[in-house]
Amino acid sequence: MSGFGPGDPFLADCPARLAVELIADKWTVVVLYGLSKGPVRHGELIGLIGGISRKMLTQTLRRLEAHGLVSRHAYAEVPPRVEYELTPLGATLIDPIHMLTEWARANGDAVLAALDADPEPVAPGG
Amino acid sequence: MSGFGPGDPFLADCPARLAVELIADKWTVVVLYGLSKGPVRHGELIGLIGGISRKMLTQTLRRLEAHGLVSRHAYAEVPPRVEYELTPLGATLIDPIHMLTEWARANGDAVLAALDADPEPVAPGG
DNA sequence: ACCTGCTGGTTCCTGTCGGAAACCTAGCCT
DNA sequence: AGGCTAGGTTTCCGACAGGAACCAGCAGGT
Repeated sequence: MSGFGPGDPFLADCPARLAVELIADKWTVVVLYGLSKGPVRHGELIGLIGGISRKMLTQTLRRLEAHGLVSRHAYAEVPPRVEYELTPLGATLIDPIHMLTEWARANGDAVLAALDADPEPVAPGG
Repeated sequence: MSGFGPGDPFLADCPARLAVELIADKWTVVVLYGLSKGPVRHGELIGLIGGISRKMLTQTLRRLEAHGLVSRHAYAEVPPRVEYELTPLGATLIDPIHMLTEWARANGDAVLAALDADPEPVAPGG
């Protein structure tokens, strides 16, 4: 009940920890999920995801691209068209993300209820 | 291939999106994982998790507590002892998180390799 | 009696990041 | 010629994360 192995996501020098930090981002999970059903255009994602700015979407997509999870296809048309698609590596993340979203769907109300019952301020140093 | 239902984690007003944003935090997943094997003390988590500050740990735990995922037990001893434990609701998150960490363990090297092959700068608006 | 230390938590200060909106490119349509 | 479209970048600013110091409360050493 007390041992964590060397592959556990602790002690920042293990690869698992890096990958956890990869997806532990405000928008990454949602963007990845948005790409889970096939190639999507930049503007489509903007409309699909509520509240993300173009800057953050571009930044998130670039990071995912650099990490090999997303591929970018720019067509030399006018007006410009750019499609983003999951790579095979990125597609392997869909299952975990689906579990997450399924959990969210199943337990979102319980979380909301707990928040409602416990409306204490959160930030200590703010 | 193009339809997202009303329960999908988009359009910020759905509960799934809120829950996704709950765990889409730099430390939340790691802290939750650290609690997955039973009650843990504050100081233990500090040592276990590399790089987290006391402030962020406290803040993360408070937020998880407010959301009903973690319970806090303070013992009136000297020196003080405080243990954190997953609630039943919080325990339901362990499975998705384990899938995430398993993915990380399996694909961390591939991500690192992609980063190495694609060392372009990421931040567009610095 | 005084000082130190253990442990959890909080406050101050600062650097960085996220978000909104404006600007840019480049070709078609009016 | 000027506006529209669509992706992307830049600027500016507020909020937040992080580090380190400080606080509380009592036990134990000297």
